[in-house]
Amino acid sequence: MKAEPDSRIVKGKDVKFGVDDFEEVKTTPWEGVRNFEARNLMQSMSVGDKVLFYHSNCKSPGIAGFAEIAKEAYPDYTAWDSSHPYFDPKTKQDAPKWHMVDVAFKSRAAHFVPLALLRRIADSTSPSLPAGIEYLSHDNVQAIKGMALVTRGRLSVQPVEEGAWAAIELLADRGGWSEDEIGVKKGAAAKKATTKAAAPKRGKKTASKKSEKADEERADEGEASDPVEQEDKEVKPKANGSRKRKADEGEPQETRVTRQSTRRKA
DNA sequence: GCCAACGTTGGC
DNA sequence: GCCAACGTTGGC
Repeated sequence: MKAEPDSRIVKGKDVKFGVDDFEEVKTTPWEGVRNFEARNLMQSMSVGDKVLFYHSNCKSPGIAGFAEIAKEAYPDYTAWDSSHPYFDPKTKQDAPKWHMVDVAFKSRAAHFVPLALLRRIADSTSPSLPAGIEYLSHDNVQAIKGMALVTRGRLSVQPVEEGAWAAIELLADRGGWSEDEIGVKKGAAAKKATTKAAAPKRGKKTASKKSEKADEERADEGEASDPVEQEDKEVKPKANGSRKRKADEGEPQETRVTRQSTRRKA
């Protein structure tokens, strides 16, 4: 699940929410996801499901911590708050379109796992893994190669396979790589504490913010956008052909509208 | 700030 | 249903 650790003002409010903020608030509603695929994923989550906390849209994107689902999906009330950064004018009071889950902070990654490292691993052919992480098994490497984070990046909420989880956990616990070799910029990751707490933001990314729309709905609502985030769009049935994936929405629940076809998500 | 990837919109 | 224009995400 992605969040933005850097300040970004949306509708007059800062949507920043990094691992420091998360550690401070302990548990937070993952509001602001306005992407059907991401939303569907959240609707399929159960209490206790494990979560990788990712820093997005920042100098050093990567996995900063671990968390778990504390409450199953319920309507995202921020969609009805016109003053909220994630307000969605199209969502009707009697028909919640967006949902969120509560996520509880578990721990910080002992070693921040940079996206750059994961990409390096994914691109490497066996013999050329970056120095210092020889402890990764072939399976670990294969699992990383298949991560949605690497193969498609934009979704703010993505599924993580068991193997990938194990590989990330290993990297976070043991570290060993050289940031210089990986080409990481620095900056982010390390900070710690500080911050604010309170109102997180998230979204993001992907979902969060943005995106969204897709499908789903369509029909209904219409949606659109609002200023705030983006979002909007509506969906409509469209389908376009091109692309493939689309969001899919899926369906799950709600969904209203029709969904359409396509799919996506990771 | 640039820009590539990619999804959406909407005309035809 | 195809496809070009356009908007967004988000790494770099």
